[in-house]
Amino acid sequence: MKSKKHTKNPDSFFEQVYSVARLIPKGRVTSYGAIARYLGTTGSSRMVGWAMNGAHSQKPRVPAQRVVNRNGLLTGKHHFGTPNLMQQLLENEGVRIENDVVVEFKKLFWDPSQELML
DNA sequence: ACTTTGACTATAA
DNA sequence: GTTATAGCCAAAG
Repeated sequence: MKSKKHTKNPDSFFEQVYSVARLIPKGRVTSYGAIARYLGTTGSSRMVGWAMNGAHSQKPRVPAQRVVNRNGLLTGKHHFGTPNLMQQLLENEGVRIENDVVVEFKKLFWDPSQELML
């Protein structure tokens, strides 16, 4: 048997980020830091966003639009097909966006460490 | 193996 | 309130 894998290990940081991102309920949003913290790597908040770079290639589409920075700002909107796509998707789910910022972000915030701590 | 990057966050001014 | 700088970690070049 081959011990080596030709593909990335499912335990990779990226894969973990994708898994958590898919758990984000519709109409809710979270921050990169929250996901990173849930994975145990609080300081790797930047990697979370970077992982999203490959999210588009993932089989189950990763709702990257539900992931924003801690200010509720749609920082990754520029990485979508169109600059407004991210906002459109969020608004389509019931999340109101104003000035590229999630309205009542604090209320819609979904922290995996809190919601999945059961 | 080393350097650079990057969709962040926290603190300081 | 904003703007600037530093710290952080993991992956890609």
